[in-house]
Amino acid sequence: MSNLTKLKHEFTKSSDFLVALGDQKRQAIIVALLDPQVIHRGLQVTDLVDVTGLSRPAVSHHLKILKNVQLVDYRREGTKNFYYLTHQTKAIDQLKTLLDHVMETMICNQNL
Amino acid sequence: MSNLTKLKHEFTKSSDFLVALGDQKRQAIIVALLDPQVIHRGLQVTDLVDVTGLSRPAVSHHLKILKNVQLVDYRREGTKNFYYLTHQTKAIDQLKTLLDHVMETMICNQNL
DNA sequence: TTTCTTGGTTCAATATTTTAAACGATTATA
DNA sequence: TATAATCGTTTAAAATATTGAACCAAGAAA
Repeated sequence: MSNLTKLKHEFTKSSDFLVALGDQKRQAIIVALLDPQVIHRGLQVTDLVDVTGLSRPAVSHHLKILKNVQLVDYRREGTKNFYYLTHQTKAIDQLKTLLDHVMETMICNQNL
Repeated sequence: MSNLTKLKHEFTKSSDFLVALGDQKRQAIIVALLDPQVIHRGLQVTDLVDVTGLSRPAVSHHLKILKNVQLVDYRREGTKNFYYLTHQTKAIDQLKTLLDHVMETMICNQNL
């Protein structure tokens, strides 16, 4: 398989993740969850509603997208769902690899 | 300025770039331009129309988005516009920095 | 049990993005 | 000078994403 074909696959694999990260509302959710004060116990949906100023269904929707790319997960406590960032950095690593490959290809062929 | 505030700014700065990279049609354009055969002279809009199967206005639209995030630029030759990937890796570096900071924050606070 | 809190889902409305048709401008070619 | 090729833009349509209202379910509290 050619390098270019591999790159194409890497792009496709990172596509959902890129889209998930690009949205500013979701970025706000991620940043809220990155807070050292909350990074372990996570935040409830209602907390995120307060932080982001979005409606609950909107927050719920964005959380689902973030969960699909395995950036967040949640833990149930009674009626409350605590959302937290997964420590799984696979998607991030994948994206970093892609960026490295793109740069490599760009720079490798720069002076041919 | 707190780390979290910095992260928020980095997210915002990379937002357009993330969105630009997330779209599969634009990914196809980028991959086509990454081909060692064309990475120097670039490709005309009509070539990209053939490669992607999109209409010319659609290609033109996506090229504008890619140009806005300074991932591509073009060179005029007569009536032809040759689009090529800029060798400017600023946006990529910025995104990599952001990803590193996110991972750092995630992992640093992991065992508190 | 009844009531309240929490939060997911559905569905319709809204907003945004993407697309193509039509047009115009520029340059090359006949 | 015509004619053809290349490409950007505008505008309206189509597709997609986002949102909120309304509803339902599960668990906690009274």
